[in-house]
Amino acid sequence: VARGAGVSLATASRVLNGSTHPVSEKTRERVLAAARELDYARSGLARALVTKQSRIAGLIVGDIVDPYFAQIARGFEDVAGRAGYLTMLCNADRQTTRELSYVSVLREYHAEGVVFAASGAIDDPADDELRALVTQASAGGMNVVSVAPRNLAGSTILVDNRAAGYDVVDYLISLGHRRIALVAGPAVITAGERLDGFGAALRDHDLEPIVVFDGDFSFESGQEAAMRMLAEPQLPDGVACVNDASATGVLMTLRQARITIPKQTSVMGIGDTHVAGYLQLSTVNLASYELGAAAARQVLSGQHDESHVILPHRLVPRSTTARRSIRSRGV
Amino acid sequence: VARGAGVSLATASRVLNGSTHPVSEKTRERVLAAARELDYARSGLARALVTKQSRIAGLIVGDIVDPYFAQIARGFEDVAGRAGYLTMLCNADRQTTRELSYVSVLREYHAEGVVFAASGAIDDPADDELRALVTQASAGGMNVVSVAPRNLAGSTILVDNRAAGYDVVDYLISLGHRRIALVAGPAVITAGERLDGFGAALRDHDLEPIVVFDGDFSFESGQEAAMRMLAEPQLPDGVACVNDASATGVLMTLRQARITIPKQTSVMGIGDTHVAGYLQLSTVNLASYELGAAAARQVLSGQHDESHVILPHRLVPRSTTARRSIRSRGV
DNA sequence: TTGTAGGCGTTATCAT
DNA sequence: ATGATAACGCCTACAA
Repeated sequence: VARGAGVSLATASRVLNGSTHPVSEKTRERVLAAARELDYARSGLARALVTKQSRIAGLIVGDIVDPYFAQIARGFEDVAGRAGYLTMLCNADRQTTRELSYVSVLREYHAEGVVFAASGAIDDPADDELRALVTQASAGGMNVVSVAPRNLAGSTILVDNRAAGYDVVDYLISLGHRRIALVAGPAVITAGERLDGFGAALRDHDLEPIVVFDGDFSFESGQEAAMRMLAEPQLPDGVACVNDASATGVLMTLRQARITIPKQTSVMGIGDTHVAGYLQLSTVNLASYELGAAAARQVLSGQHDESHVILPHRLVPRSTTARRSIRSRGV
Repeated sequence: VARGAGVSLATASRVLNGSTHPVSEKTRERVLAAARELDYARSGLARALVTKQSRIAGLIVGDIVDPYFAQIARGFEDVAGRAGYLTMLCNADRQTTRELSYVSVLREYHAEGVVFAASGAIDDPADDELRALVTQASAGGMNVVSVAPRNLAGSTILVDNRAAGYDVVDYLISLGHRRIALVAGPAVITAGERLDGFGAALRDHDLEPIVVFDGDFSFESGQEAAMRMLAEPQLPDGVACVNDASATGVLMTLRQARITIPKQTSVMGIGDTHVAGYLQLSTVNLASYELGAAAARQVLSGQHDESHVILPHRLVPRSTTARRSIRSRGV
């Protein structure tokens, strides 16, 4: 390329990249000029092929539209991008088979790392296959890190979902609430852990949930749960939801039914996504941005260790929770 | 690779990819077996190098956390991913210089296409430089498509932001509102166009905005605007915001100040992001998912045309707007 | 300081 | 039906 332009040859390589190899000012100038002339762009592909450093990293999320994943993605891309890495965005939609194919493609492109941001499904038949593939990929030099509970090779950077759940219900109880309803999530590990946490806090106070509604992390499932609550003769004192979106669903539909939150019942979510801030929803902050950023740092480090770190979470009390007062029961 | 394993040579290539070239069952078996043995993974990089088809596409957004961009990303990745393409996520944060470097990197990786999802800044000094680089990249075979107003080479897939703005205010007026306040956005083209639309609708009815507040697309800027409104002796009949987040800001702080929406004043946003649905915010749907999907199709098509298509938008009246009634003026 | 040569993993062309 | 061989664009010794 630049060889024909200038007069020198593959020495051009030395100047076009930061080689420590000595090169005279003159030739450097000539090469640079020629490169500009032909608007030369070096090929990351070819370079990757020979250096074994693709500077490509994959990020597999459930759904980038979910603010939780978006935050992780943002954190990840911020540090990866700054380091000159390209991040491959993959929406797996909670389907392990899709993750499977993404990992394959990532491997074809010699991605230096993959991070799994989505929680694993409970009792997933394809899980063994994924685990095998990931182990293989890992052995092949790919740095794999999970930022959600998965049974995969590689390091993990997690948040204590069970403790987060515990804190929610514990807080509700500390507010004087006793009749607590739970809104569950889909059949993925994180949702299960949060629900476990809810239950553990309840048990520690010799309580039981008055009811646990099905859910799937969606706003709509929150709405539905709220509908069910409204059909009962008596409202719960407080309702703990596995995530902010579903909490928003119950919050909005309860309000729509003229229930005063938090006066009549307290509502909490988990995640501290933007909406939570908008709605003044009490929740627990899960450091999702930091999860992504830390994952990127781990990938960039090149360390193939099996490290496991837990990032702190933090209860964020806002305006959808209040101390229990003497209040009218029932709708 | 598989050559040493089996006994044949680069004929292995023919079986490892869907070659039309005939190959006997026997050898095919042998190659496949050997490949499995060494858990062979073909190299997309090397393939890209020779075929000139990287199957890599770049998506440059402002901020993936913004639901508007997240939707676009989702649409894009859905179709690109299905077609076996890898999508490179780039957060430019409204900084043209960052877009610049992303385009460079994308070029290094022989990305087959780039899509610019973020609107261009008004009077951006780095714009010329970007335009030059993009033209160069385009000439170099990269398919560039913009899904927001930019002065770049390549095709565009847009939504009529001005019309969207027009529709908002027109709807407000049709509801009987006359004293209309506007919340502006940052110095980017889309925000300007939407504001223009607001103004045009007003003018068409011989009206003027009673006030236009500064803003930057953020929830906080909406809050601030609402604060200002509350400081005035009289509230507007309706307020039109350039996007949902800022509309949410005014909605929530007005409500917090015990203003009944939509009874006392109507509030509208633009975008129809998830929050809008949650809050029953009246807005206009911008088909952002489809924007991303269409962009991906354009990139995959390989067509290097300078096509320009406009996707339809749609007014979505919800519960933050109502016909003007005889109501108490002033706070 | 600069040039030569080999190879990274593929595909494509041409023989066999 | 299968085997050589030449690129693709780059890096890295090693030689000059």
